[in-house]
Amino acid sequence: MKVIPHLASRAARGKNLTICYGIHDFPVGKILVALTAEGICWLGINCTEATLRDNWKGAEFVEDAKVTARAAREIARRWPEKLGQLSIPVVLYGTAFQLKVWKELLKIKSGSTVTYEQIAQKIGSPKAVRAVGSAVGKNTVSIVVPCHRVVNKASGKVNYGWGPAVKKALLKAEAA
DNA sequence: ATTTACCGTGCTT
DNA sequence: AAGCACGGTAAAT
Repeated sequence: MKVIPHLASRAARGKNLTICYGIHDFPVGKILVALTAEGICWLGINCTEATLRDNWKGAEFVEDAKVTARAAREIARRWPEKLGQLSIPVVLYGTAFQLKVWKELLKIKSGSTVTYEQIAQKIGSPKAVRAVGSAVGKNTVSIVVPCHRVVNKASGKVNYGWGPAVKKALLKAEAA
């Protein structure tokens, strides 16, 4: 899977971007898929257009489910085992810290989980566990960048931007 | 059982 | 430009 990183703050990332989006069915809910000219930049679960717009301030939006259907179908077909073989590039806009964290998430295999603490150690900021938590929560391409595979060390607590139930469903479906 | 410390980000003032 | 709230975990009170 090709990854195209861009250094950008949340406030600046929509500038001069045209985003094409559509909503499609997925096993754990409806997914809102958004594409730039480079590749997929956003995937939200049961996500509204308002949330998309809020996350890409300054961008121009075009709804076209015909265009996004190809991407959505490929993701559904490859998930979870073969997501790494996605033909569509993954476009990441974030700060240096967020990009480090998100790239680390890409290394987590389907069926396994890691803790926020382990990510913090892997990126060389062992004390930045909370910062990792917020960076994971700001992941823009859910499912493809598997932020749902990061769990609390003390099992039992489940936190997820699209709702704990969705996270549980994703992990259950991926479990070996 | 509550409080404290650690880090990065984004929102509000 | 400064302040505040989040988010995960361990350690001290």
